[in-house]
Amino acid sequence: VTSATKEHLLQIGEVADRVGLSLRTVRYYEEVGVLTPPTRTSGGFRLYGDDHIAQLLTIKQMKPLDFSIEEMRELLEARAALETSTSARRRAAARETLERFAALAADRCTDLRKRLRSAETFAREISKEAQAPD
Amino acid sequence: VTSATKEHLLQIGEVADRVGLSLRTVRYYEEVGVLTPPTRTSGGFRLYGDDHIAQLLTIKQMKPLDFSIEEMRELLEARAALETSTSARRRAAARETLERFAALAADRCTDLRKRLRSAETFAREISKEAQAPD
DNA sequence: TTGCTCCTCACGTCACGTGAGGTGGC
DNA sequence: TTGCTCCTCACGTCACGTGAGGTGGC
Repeated sequence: VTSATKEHLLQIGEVADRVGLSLRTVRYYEEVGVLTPPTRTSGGFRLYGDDHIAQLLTIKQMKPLDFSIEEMRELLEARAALETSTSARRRAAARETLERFAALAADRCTDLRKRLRSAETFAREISKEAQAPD
Repeated sequence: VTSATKEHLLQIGEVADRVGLSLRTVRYYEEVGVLTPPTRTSGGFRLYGDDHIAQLLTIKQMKPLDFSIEEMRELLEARAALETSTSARRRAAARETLERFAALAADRCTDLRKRLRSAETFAREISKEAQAPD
């Protein structure tokens, strides 16, 4: 899928370290189809390239927004389509998907802000309660 | 455990409605011991009082902070001890627990702020990408 | 050959969701 | 008696964690 230019390939341990995920998590993302399968050594060791790292970083960015695996897959697919597809129709569709996700992300931000306010209130309440004389 | 003054008791459906949780979730909280078991009708229907509602509201407040069930149980226990126990030692211990949770809650707030910033960045990036001409 | 890294099952976990099949109570 | 609400299993789900037992590659 990628260019044949020799890029330095990484084993799963290096990759996991670099993006801050567990080995299991990296394998899981491949298993559910959100991370494109890496090449393998003849012995079966996974070898990842720069595009895999990029995918994983995107996934990691989406996690704090509570996006599901299915949603991550959709976004990564749209992004890949924008990078590689030459069909105008496909590119337009991909753009639309990205727009949809931008809106969704904005909604999640609103949710997070609400959560934060509620959390701050809770923290204050508990602190007061601990210090109340009674 | 509570006073014998006649309080208007509620069935689980009313309770779930009022606090915004599912029936299953309310039963689950009882099952894992974070919600004190309600009284029952002779036919087995659960009847909840005001203290149950208060507990559930506290639980609901803790959820956006990603507290585990175990942590919720601990905080509710400390809070109950502060309300009912007359032992000075127990009250002091309960206060300490609450202090600990106040600090924990503050940490979670910091995490949420970080998440929010990361989320905002992501939303901006996606929006830009969708509009980029290329 | 010794380590260290990797491999694939496969079962466990947390916080519930979702029926199935059956009863209570106004 | 009819509905509507409730009951208890019990299996499913999502995103992984956690061994078990076995091999690759410098």
